[in-house]
Amino acid sequence: MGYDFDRIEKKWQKYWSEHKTFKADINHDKPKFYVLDMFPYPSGAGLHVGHPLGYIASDIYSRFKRHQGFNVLHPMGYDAYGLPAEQYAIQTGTHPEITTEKNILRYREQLDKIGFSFDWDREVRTSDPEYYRWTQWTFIRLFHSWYNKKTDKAEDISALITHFEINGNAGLEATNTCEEIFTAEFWNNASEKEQQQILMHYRLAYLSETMVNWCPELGTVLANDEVKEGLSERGGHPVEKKLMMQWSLRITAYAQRLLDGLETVDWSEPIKEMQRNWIGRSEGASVDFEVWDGDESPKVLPFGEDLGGVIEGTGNTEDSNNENDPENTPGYYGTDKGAWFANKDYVRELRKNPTDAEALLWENVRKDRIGYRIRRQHAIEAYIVDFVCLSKKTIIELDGDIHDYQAKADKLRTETLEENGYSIIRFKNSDVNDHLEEVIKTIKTYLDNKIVEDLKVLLFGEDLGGVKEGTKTTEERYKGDELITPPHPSPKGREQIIDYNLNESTKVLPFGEDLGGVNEAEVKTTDKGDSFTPPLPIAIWDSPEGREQITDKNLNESTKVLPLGEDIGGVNKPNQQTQKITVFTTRPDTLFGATFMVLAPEHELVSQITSASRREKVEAYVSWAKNRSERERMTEVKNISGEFTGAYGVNPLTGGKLPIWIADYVLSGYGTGAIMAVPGHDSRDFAFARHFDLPIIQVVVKEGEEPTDPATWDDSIDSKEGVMVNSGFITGMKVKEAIITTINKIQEMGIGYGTINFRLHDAIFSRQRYWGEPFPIYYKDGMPYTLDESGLPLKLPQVESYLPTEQGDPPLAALTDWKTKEGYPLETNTMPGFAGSSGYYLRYMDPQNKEEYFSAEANQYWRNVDLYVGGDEHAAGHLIYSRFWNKFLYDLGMACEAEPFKKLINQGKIQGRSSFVYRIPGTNKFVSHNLRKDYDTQRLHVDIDLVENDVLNTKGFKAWREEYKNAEFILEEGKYICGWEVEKMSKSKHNVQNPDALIEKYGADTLRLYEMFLGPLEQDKPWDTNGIEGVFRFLKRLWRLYFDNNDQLIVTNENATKEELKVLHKTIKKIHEDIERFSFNTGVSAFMICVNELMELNCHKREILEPLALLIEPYAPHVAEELWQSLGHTGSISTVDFPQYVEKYLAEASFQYPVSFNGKMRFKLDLPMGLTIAEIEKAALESDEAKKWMEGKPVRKVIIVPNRIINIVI
RNA sequence: GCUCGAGUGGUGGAAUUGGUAGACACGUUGGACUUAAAAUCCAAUGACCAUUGCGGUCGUGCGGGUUCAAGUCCCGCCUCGAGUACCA
Repeated sequence: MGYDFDRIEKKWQKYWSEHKTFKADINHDKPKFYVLDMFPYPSGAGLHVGHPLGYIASDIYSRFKRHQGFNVLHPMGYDAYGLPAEQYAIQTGTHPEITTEKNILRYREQLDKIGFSFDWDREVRTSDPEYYRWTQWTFIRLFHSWYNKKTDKAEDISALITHFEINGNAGLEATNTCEEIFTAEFWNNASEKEQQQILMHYRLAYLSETMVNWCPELGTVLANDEVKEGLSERGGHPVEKKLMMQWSLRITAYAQRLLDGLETVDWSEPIKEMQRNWIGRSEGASVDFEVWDGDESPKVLPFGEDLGGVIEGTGNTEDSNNENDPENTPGYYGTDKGAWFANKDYVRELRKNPTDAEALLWENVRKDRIGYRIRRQHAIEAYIVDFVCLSKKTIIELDGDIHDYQAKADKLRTETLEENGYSIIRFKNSDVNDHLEEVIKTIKTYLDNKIVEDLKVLLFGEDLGGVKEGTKTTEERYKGDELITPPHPSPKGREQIIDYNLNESTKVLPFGEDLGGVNEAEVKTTDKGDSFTPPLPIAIWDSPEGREQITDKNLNESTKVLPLGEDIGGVNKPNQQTQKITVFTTRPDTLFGATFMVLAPEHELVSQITSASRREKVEAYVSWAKNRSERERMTEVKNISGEFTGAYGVNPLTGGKLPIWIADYVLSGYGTGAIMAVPGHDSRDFAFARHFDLPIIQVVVKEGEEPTDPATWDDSIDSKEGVMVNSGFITGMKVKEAIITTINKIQEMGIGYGTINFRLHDAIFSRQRYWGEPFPIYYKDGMPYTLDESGLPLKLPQVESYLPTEQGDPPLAALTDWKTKEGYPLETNTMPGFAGSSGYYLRYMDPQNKEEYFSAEANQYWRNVDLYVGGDEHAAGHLIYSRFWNKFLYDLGMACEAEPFKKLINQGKIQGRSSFVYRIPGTNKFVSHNLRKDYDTQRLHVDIDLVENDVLNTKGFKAWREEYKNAEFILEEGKYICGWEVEKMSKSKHNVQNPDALIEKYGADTLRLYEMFLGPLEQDKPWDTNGIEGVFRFLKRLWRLYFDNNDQLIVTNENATKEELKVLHKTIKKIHEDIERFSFNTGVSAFMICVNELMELNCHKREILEPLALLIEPYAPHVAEELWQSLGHTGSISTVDFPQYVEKYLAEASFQYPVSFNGKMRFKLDLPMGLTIAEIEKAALESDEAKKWMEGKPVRKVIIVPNRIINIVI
């Protein structure tokens, strides 16, 4: 009979099941160990050999830990919601639950056959109402939570409401999408619905209209990680971007913690790296660029350039190319042609020679440095003055030589300003440069002594000329549906001032200056100070997901969050007096190299800034871009496209005018959807600039090199490291220093701030599907409310059809009674696949608990997963979502560990090994692999079950398919040899290896050993059945150490020899080490070596074989149990102490030294242990072999590593 | 493009800290047992040269380097795989 695996395995599987051998209960006397497999989606195809690979590894580890005295939690369950069952339901009408149940039974049957030590009493299924009630429960908690950045954790929404009641949303640091600042008064007077709308911007589970991945084929929205290369992960269907009302989880609130947590877990570096990439943290700056308020202004003035000659940047646009056309050319700044011509030379001059004096002075007087608040480049009446102290009505002007010929104009200006109560003090540039301290002293003294009669302080937006522009526009803003359109192309009062002023002086701003005190914070203060309460609906602005601000001001994003059924209703964005474009850049140091700007076609400002003459083209481009599928956009990345809007931005540091383009290489979903283009140092910007003939400036050089002419470049210049050139106040600095300096500068200027941007988006949480968890949400007055927790679970109802309704709503929408008791409609979307899998490891700790998710006691005991095994396909999805889920529950005080999975092992994929036959086309003749070159053949996949060791079973092949019934074969040496190749395992390639067939032939223990023997666990490897015989042979040999050919136990009680003990303990040591480091393949080798050596020693001694049975139990549990019982033990072997390695048995009397000459091994020398180095050297040099190799040459050096090597250098 | 990983016999792979490259297994070849087959056991098996015997040369993707000594460390490439992709 011999090794009868079939009998043994069935016997022990039954025993384990009946005795609940692997049931784990809280036991405070034992240390816990939690081993978890990523639970499977039970597909209709059942398991193939790739699936159990990780389960076998984790099972070995679990069993090993039990032998070491740990209380091991090793559960298994099913991720039962999934698209395939629902697709099947749509096709056949079979309820997905039935399909799923059937598949689970099949999975269970297959799993049982492999002999896993799961505690099946803890099985969970995500589709079980008793399970998903806790998924729903968590969702309710998320809905009622917000993220407090001050405490850096999620908190109950009630605390937020209290804050609103007392302070409005001022002084709050919360992750949110609420753009508006509101007062307590406003909050307290708001209706419930209005309050709910506001709260929606703070909830961790929220409803919003966002750009989603819509898959028409699947009829549902998908999360980012469910889309691969523009196609759905399941099914490979095209995905498009669509604006839809969706539930999302505010996972972005946790971005930094998710990133930081990676440092505390023991995961493979590639997976951590993938998560880091997915979270995508980049440090940089948010910078505001004002929009140049003038139509059709063609001048591009990057730093250092002048206006002469060819008009740059718009070479491809006809209407700006003709300077001689009086209709076109002078229209630069809107209305006043004369002013432009009068000033243009002056402007050119100024741009060529920016003064440093102003910057220098500013450095010394800015903020309150001299005891007075000084502002610079401030708009006073129609003029921009260099510096002003508003409280003292004092203007400080700097005049270089350059100004001198402007004396007349300045005189006029002086008069105008003085009429308004201002006094002006003037300094020469040279005064500032040479006698700075004196200048400052003079200013201070002047201010100290000046008495201002009217102490009215001019707030920004006010001027002295009567009309309070800023306030007016604020009122207009909320007047109603209609905006009052001013006659001037620029709709905003403040910009008119700037505009006028530019006409007047067209001043080039020195470095570090801005165009006139645009200061967001002050504007807001003004609004608040007026205690002006805008009528509702207020505009609430959604920031792009993933955007994280260091400072809590500024949120100027595009997507509106609106409750269902609500419309935007003509609300206009507040604070638009200044049209500005905010960009995110990781390289603020290259600001001086920015020569144009690009907006995403979807950017909200596009329609507002586009000039009349460009409108048609721009609109055509926007609609073209909108109608492209994601996939098209991605595959056509190399094609450069874009359109000039006709508008210009102002470089805040150089004052240079940057043409604003739209192009789809700028993504609306990242950063602010707008960029400053630095073609000199960004390859995409470079390509774009070349394509549209836009200027390129070099601002970084490698240290020690000289700048070169960008016209000669083939690509942008790498600028990660180097020294700044052409960059004003940062010229000469190294990149790192320049970044910091620039951020400080723009922060001072109030036009930006250092910030961190995350690529991570909030997780879109609704699916327009039937087969998923229903949301515990109902709608009242169009706003979502959560069901009472006592009403959970909200069970998934039966439906007639699994298809969307005719209106395109989810299947649940077809139900007329999908309502609460009170008659409120319930949410008709369902939750996505990752909902149920995000917290299942916690439920396993206490799976039967009817009162709560899991008890505190269970959580305190089991804590988190010590070893998590699964595929790396979940790196960006499940592993992020469940970490988020856990951190949220951690914030609630429920989960006691901040990270759910301490150690993660990713098993590699098992690829298929396809076999091929070679047919002569048009015939039914098949040529053996090595003869195929002599024929013209076509390669066809053949079922791997018909092939053994690459030899085709020709009879089987003929029977395989009707068309091959009369196949003829051209054989080599009497055999038909098949070709082979490693491919993905798939039905169509006929290379799927089903474990059941192997278990039937060789048994589960062989399968377990062989899957491990195949290669390193974490590596991808092809499945090849050829080697399985060797493992099977090994088990049969093992058996024969214990039994003779007549099945008689031949184990003796004789004392083991030194040799035998050495073999055993060598193996104990090796197995122990290999399991600890998850090197299961070398473990199997060690067993083989052990058995081979014991065979050779003809050892049948209990002293050796009893520990050996224990040792192999984790790998081959069935045979181990059987041997253990045969040796006279009762009960399971599974918790018996693991054999201990005893070092003394490995002690050797001698060591065989490899002796090398100049590093090349030449011969071996057996020397006793314990010799001194000198003795070893002497013995080595005096040996006959050594003399032969030395050939009488002198020995230069001898290296001896005791018990390792002898190397003789000659 | 970027990030990560990997390249070792005919095949899967081993070499854990720089110290005998190719453990273990498959396959192949030869042999034993058998009427025969299966099963089992024994031997050989990196390539090349030599072979009467002793033996020798080369060899871990390629090219350099460090070292007494490199599959292992460093520099520069090549190829394959995975992830990600106009992410500013």
